[in-house]
Amino acid sequence: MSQSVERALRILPLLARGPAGLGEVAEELGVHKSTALRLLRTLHEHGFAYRQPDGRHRLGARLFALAAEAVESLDVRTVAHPHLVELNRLTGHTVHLALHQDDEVVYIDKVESRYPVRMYSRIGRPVPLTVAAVAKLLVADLPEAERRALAERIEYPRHTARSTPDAQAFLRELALVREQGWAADLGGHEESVNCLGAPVRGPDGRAVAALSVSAPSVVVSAEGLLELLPLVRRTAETIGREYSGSPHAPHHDEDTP
Amino acid sequence: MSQSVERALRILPLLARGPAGLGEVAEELGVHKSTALRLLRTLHEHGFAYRQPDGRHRLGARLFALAAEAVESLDVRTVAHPHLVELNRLTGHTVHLALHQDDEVVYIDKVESRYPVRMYSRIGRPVPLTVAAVAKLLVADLPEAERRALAERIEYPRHTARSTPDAQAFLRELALVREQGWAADLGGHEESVNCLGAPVRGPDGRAVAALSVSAPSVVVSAEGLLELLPLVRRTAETIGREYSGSPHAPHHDEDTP
DNA sequence: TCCTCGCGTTGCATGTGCTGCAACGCCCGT
DNA sequence: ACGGGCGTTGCAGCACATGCAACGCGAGGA
Repeated sequence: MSQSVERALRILPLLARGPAGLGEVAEELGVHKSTALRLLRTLHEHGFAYRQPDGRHRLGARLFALAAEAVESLDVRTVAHPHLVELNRLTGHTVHLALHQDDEVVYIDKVESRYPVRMYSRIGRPVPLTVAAVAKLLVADLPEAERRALAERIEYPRHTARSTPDAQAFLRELALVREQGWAADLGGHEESVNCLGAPVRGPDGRAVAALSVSAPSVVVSAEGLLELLPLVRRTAETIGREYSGSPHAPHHDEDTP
Repeated sequence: MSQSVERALRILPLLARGPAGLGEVAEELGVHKSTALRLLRTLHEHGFAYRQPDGRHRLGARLFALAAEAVESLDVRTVAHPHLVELNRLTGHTVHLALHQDDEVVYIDKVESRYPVRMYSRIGRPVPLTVAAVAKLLVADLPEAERRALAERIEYPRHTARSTPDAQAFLRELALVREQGWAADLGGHEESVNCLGAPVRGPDGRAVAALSVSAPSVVVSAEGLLELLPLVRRTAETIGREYSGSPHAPHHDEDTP
């Protein structure tokens, strides 16, 4: 829609991969160096890019700050976090919290067993829609029409032999998930990893988020993991209740103070 | 430099504060609604903004993903993290890792005592240059000229009675920090919080990062905290050594695969 | 039920601001 | 000393972003 903005935005993922010189950027964008320079300068002025001592460009701190601020303002996360930690403490497994945006499902929080803070690693990355437990939960909760449309639109990569193969199977799976109120991913994403998830419901009964526990099958069998179901569901419900009857500050979106 | 890009970038922090409607965005930017619409669309196409079911706009997942990717590619962080966790385990205090960018010093990692993952809260936010231990360390390491220029350029907010008051005092403090090879912030940022930091040095001896432990004075006295100095310095040195003699993959910046 | 208001959306003419070019300065390697 | 690579600047032309005005739509009120 907007050429220059488009180009500027294309620079960001490029820099995310590692520092890059002006020439590289220009070539990658297919524009003249001077153009790239001006775009980078604009990014720079706003703190989205940063010029290393050696002259190469990196992503700037502003981006981290923004991402952090945005993630915080997703208030489900705030409410949920302590419960995720508790769930992690009780089970010892990795715990995820995910959200639905556009055609994507994204992790917005993660508590890992051994190194708790490694969470950054995946946060923000889209999760495979067709296999992940949290994704199935969130998609299953969409209105019929949207769900169908989405199912037709997306692709069905075969991560493993157990991955959902096509739209039809996916819709069947979603129906099941809807009915039972929880979801599992038994080796559908990575052969030897099982997940178990439950939806976090808002005041109107719609799923605002979903959480899951994941464990490699060498640690717990699928059956063993399923024993956690009551705990997982209870946790999700608790979060939902707390989120709905929020006696906290709702947002912070006053306009004119 | 580039008007439309500039406007687009101004939208992002705006959305970070919470969801906003088209009108709001347009007014805030001082542009016509249609203009704002097109900018938002461009942001949307690239996943930087996202349209909520209710029509209001939020920051999109792409931003989180980028920030995560970028933070990961800061390889000091990767090397340092386990050591930060260990330092946290040994001391029980909050541990920070910070980096210098432009005129800012930014936290890029944080391990908090009780809820390890609350780290997100501050990561990316610029730290007060004149008081924080990590900031003093990083600035102290700059070449003389730059250090002076910086000292003249920045402001000296009085967070507490102990905050560094002016450029002169700051430069004195920096000289001290340079000489002793470590830095402290005794109530300079928040009255009752003390910090103790040490520089992480790269292969060329220059500080590539700095780490610090922070503790409220009600938990440990300033003297008590200073007893941790050997441990803190040793940790910083270990990280520096590991970072310098990196037998790891250096970056991942191949261009044409 | 109909009217009205607010909000997001679209097509179009205008001129602004972005673009690419070419030339320059600078640093580094040979 | 010289050449090549890289970032930078001024400039002229025109693409492209902009603002305007008109439309569609849904919500709320009479």
